[in-house]
Amino acid sequence: MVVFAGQGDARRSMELLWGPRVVAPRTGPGPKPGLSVEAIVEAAIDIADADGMASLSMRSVGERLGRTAMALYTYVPGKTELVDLMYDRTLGELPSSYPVSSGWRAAAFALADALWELHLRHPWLLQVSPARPVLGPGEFHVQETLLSVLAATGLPLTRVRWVVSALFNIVRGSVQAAAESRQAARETGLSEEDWWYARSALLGELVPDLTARFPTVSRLGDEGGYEAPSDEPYLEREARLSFEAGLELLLDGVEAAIVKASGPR
Amino acid sequence: MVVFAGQGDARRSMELLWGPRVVAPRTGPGPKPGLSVEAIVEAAIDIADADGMASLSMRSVGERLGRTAMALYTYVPGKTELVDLMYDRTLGELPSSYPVSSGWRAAAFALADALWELHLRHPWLLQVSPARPVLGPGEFHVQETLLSVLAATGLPLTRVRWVVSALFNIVRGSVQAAAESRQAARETGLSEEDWWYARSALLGELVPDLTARFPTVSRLGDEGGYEAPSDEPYLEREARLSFEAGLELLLDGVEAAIVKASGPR
DNA sequence: TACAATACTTTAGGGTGTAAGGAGTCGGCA
DNA sequence: TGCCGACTCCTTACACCCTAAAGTATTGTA
Repeated sequence: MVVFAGQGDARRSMELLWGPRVVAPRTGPGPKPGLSVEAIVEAAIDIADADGMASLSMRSVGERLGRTAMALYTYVPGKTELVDLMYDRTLGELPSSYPVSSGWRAAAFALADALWELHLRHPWLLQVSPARPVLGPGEFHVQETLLSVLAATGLPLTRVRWVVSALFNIVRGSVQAAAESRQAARETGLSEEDWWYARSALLGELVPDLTARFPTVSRLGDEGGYEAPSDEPYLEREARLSFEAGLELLLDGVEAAIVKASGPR
Repeated sequence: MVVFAGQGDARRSMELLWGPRVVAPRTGPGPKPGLSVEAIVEAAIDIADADGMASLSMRSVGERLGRTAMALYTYVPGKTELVDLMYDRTLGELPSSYPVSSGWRAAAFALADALWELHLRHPWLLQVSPARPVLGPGEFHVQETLLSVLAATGLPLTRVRWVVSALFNIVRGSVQAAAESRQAARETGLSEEDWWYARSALLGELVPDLTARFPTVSRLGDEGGYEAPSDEPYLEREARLSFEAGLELLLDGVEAAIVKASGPR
C-alpha cells in the first residue's frame, strides 16, 4: 500500500514543512520538551532506511526515542504528516551543484546519478506517492535543481518540464527494482540467486511449454540476457544497467529534440 | 507501503498462477466448495478497482462474497498470494496484437498506450512492487508482447530489453500521477483545483520569498506551464502529456540508437 | 504555595492478517 | 439405513496497527 502525501491538516503540515527547524526554547509553565520534530523525523528516517517502511510505526519511532507512540503526537499531528516530513527532508539532501560547464549532458547524467543514489540510500522514498505533492522545501529544491540543470539544453522551459518528468520516471522506475530487490532479500533472507533458482526450477516443472508460449522472452534468456556475468547481486546490477541505458536513450532523445528545434532555422 | 510479490510458498503460488482456472468439480466426501479461486480474485480486483488497495482486506473480499475473511483461506494461502494472483491476472488483460506493419514506432506507441490504459483502469497495479517478479503467465505475456513489438526496431534483443524497461518505467511513472490523483480526489473529496488552490494560497502566505529561492520553478509557473488550459482535471491531463512527451523522447532516442547501430557500416 | 500549561502515559476502540480449533455438511461404505 | 471421515466454513483469539480521550507528572509563573 502506498502512503499518500499531503492529506492531513494543510496549514499545520505546511507550517511544519516550511517553519524553522530549530525551535526557540519555550518560556512559560510546563515541562520542557524532551523531543523535537527534527529528532522524530530523523529517527523515523533511520528506521525506514534500516528496516523499510513496513517497520515504520508510531510505536517503533517512539521506542527508538525512549517514549511511547502517543508521545509523538505532541509534536506531529499524525503519521501522515510525519511521512510528509520524512519525504521532504530527504529530498532536501539532493546536492544542488552540477558541472554545467562541461556540457548539459554530463551535468544531466551526474544529476540523474545523484537522484539514483539518493533513492537507493532511502528506498522508502519510492513508497511515498508523489501524486499530491507535499509542496515542501525539499520537493521544490529537487524540482528547481532538475529544471535549472536541464535548462542548459537550451530548450524552452515548457519542454524542459517534460524532460524532467521523464528523467524522474526513469530514475524512480529503475531504482525501484534495485532497492526493493535488496529489501526483499533482507526480509526473506533469500538471496536473489537462490530465489531465482528455486523459482525457475519450478517454472520448468509446472510450465513445460514455456518456450513455445513465450518465444521472444525465451530467446532472450537463451542469448544470455538473463545471465549473471559477475558475482555482485544480479538484479541490482540489472537495475543499474537499465537505469544507465534508459537514461542514455532519453538523453539521445533530448539531443534529437534540440536539433529539431534549432535545425529548421 | 508497497505490497511485495512472490514471497509466499513458492510451489503453491506457482500452481495457483499456472494451474487451470476452472477446476474440475471435486468428487468425494464433504460439502461442495462454495467459492473458487477465480471468484475470489475477481472480487478482490473489483474492490481494488473501485476503492483502492487500501480497502482491500481479507474481510472486505470475504464480505463481498458473503463469507468471512477466514473462508478465503481454504482457497488462497494468504493475502500475499491473492495479490500476486490479482496482479498477474490483470496483466494478462493486455491486448497482444499491434500494427507492426505500419512501422515499429506506431506499434510501440499503441502498445505503450494500451499499457497506460490498463494501468489507469487498474491503478492499484502500481502499488504492487515488481521487484520480485511473480513469474506468472500474465507477467510473461506482457514481457513477450513488449519484447516482440519492440524487436521490430531491428535492434539486438539484448538492447531491446533496455528499451522495454525504459518504456515501462515511463508508462508506470506517468500514469501514477494520473491514477493517484484520481484516487486522492475520491478519497479526500477534494477536487484537484480546490486542493491546489488552498495549498498555493498557503504557500504564498507561509513562504513569501518563494520566487527568490526557487527562480526556475517560479519562472515556469509564470510562463503558464502550471496553468489549466481546459476544464478537464488538471493533473490528469498533465500526466497524460508527460506520458506522451516522455514516450516521444524515448522513441527519438531509440531512432538515434538504430541509426548509430547501422550507420558506421 | 497554588495554579496553569505542557509533556507524556495509560486506556480504549476500531482497524489489519492469520493461527487454531470447533461446527456443519455431504459422499460413500457397511 | 446409519454412520464415519473428509472437507468447507466459521468463531475465537492474538498480535499488530493508528489514534482519540482521559489521566498523570513536571515545570514555570503569580
